[in-house]
Amino acid sequence: MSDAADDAIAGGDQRRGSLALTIRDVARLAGVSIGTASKALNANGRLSAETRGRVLRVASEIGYRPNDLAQSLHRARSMTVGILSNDSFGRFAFPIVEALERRLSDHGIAVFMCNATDDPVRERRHIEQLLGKRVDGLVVTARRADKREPIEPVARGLPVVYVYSRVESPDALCLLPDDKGGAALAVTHLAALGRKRIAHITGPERFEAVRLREEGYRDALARAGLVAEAEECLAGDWSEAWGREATRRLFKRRRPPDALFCGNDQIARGAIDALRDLGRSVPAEVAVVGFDNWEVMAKGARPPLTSVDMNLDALGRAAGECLLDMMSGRAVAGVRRLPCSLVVRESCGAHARSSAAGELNA
Amino acid sequence: MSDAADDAIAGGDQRRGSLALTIRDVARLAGVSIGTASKALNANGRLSAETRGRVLRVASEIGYRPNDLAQSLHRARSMTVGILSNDSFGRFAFPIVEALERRLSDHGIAVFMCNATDDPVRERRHIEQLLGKRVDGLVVTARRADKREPIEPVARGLPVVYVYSRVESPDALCLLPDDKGGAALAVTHLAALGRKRIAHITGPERFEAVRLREEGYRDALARAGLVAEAEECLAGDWSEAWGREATRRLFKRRRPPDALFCGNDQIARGAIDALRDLGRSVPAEVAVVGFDNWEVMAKGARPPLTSVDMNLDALGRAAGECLLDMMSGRAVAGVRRLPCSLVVRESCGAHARSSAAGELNA
DNA sequence: AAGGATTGGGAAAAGCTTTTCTCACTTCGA
DNA sequence: TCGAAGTGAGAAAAGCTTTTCCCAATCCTT
Repeated sequence: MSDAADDAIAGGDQRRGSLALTIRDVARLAGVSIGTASKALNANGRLSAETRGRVLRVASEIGYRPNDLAQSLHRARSMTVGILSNDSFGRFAFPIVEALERRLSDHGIAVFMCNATDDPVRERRHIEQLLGKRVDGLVVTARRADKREPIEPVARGLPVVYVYSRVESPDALCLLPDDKGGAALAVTHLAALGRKRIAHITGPERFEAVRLREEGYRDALARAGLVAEAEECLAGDWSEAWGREATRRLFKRRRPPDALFCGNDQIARGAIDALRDLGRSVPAEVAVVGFDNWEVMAKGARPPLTSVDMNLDALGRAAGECLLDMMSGRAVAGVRRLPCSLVVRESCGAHARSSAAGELNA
Repeated sequence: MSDAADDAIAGGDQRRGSLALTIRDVARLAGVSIGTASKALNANGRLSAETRGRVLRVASEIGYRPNDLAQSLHRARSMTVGILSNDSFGRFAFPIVEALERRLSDHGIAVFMCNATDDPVRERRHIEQLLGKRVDGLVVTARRADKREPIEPVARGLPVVYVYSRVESPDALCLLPDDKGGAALAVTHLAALGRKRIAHITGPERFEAVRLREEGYRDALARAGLVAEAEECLAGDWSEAWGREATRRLFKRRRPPDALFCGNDQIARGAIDALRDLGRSVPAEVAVVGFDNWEVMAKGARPPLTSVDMNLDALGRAAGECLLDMMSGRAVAGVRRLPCSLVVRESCGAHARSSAAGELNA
């Protein structure tokens, strides 16, 4: 640090307890007024090159950094947004939030993280706090949305994006993965590989995602001309145990399936384990496809699991994009479903030509 | 909303584009000066009960909320902290961050989330941004700390807590799980159950955690008098595949182990799968204990996996506590290691009396 | 009833920037 | 050489709170 910096700290307004340097310090050290210093720093007004240079030099020497609080107060834009989650930012919310944060931080926007964990009181408190901090926008994400939560009664005019979460209000913007399309992708792929009897093992029916994936499954079967002989759908919970159980059940029947499309990767893993126990080889006898493309799960399976990827990061990026749009005044609303992809590994029996990059887009 | 609120919005300073109500609005509607309104809202000065009541009533009617930006500017305390992560807030950072956020939000402190993903440029930018926002503190968390990152050259006097991450500087505060103790906990437990030949399958040696857990393993063996006959330590990577591979290797030998202590839950899962393939029953013939207590992994295993829990939420809470301490002026420094617990399930062969709540503390 | 004490409320500054307006000084042309 | 045009920099207000200081009015005491 230079002498100037020491001066700025030692001399001058010693009384001010704050350790942060202000534009006053810059101005004083550069021998100009505060307004002039501001203009120099913001490349704004009409200044001589010499003055501008001097101010900038001083500023960088003492490591001056403008106080965002004051700037925000002045501009009535805080350059912050809040993210409200219930998932405890778990496996699903997180990739979204991460992509979102990245997108926004590229625009100089910082992100407040708030975790309400399904406690309405905490949620309310968080919203109050965010409003107090004058956030420029709000993102709401939820756990694997079972039932849609009511829209927040937030201040009018505040941009809100719901991502991986759904509300009824027609003027709200909801960003969701295309569960139906993702399921169809998987089933169509299996059918194209010659599988005839494709069963579906999935999670609790109360999840909208479960219902949509089931729809996609049925549609794709119909389109492949497989309905009559194949349709078979078992709903349970999201666990490996259920995957094993359901598989055992299916293979007790007279005509067991030659492919399993599972509602998530844990179920798929359970299914693969059960098939191994039953002496059925995967993928030769039975092909298996999962959902979520949860890497540790999918890659750890034997054989590695083909799975539908919800492209959560794309969802997060899109949320960021929409929020930026709304913040700059454009109105966006409605429900948007973003495409899933299929990540092909070995469990489905496709010749994994490019096993690493083998992605089919919806 | 009441008439007063409509007045506040429709009448008065219409020119001001901002939609947020200010203390001016409250004052005007209550027929008092701004200062008086402030005093009423903060229960501060000497006011008649009647005036105070009137101001409060108006404020609540129009839904007034003080502008934290202005408050922060005035108080020179922003009531915000930044969390910097490299883990992409993955599986490890997240429980910590969540507990931390909860702890701090109870004190009215909001949390900026910044993800640097090991990019030093992004990290620097984030720090700059946080300093601009005048955060009152900083928390740094890292991925499963392989090598310790250098300390940040942050503004002097800004409280910083490193959690699940380690730096060399002696006046830094680092909060870490007690890997060594956790490992000892597992091994001691196995020894107490009568296992004699306990092998250790673990991750890459470059991780400090790997070295510490190995130390704990050796110490516990020594304390149990098992050194000569048992010591066996295989380092590989953190995957299920490695768990399977290492297990196969161990069971090709003349005298295979009767227990496996694994460096994480994925390795443990691989080990269990390999044992099943080899026809060795778990836990009857071989006991298995993992590390991390990653619920989906541990509960999905067959049998459910006994595992060491790093109590990441306690770590997060402690980080919050320390940060609050530092923010209120107390100096804290040094490396603190918080105890792990052992979560007993079935894979270790303990009579799982209370299988759900069976926790041994370090 | 008059002086002092108390009470209730207002005015203003401070906290840090940005921006607009104004002013003094230079330069150029006539 | 004088007036006009132009250039560079400062003063001040605004943005929203909080807090200190002060003043006017009321009350009590003697």
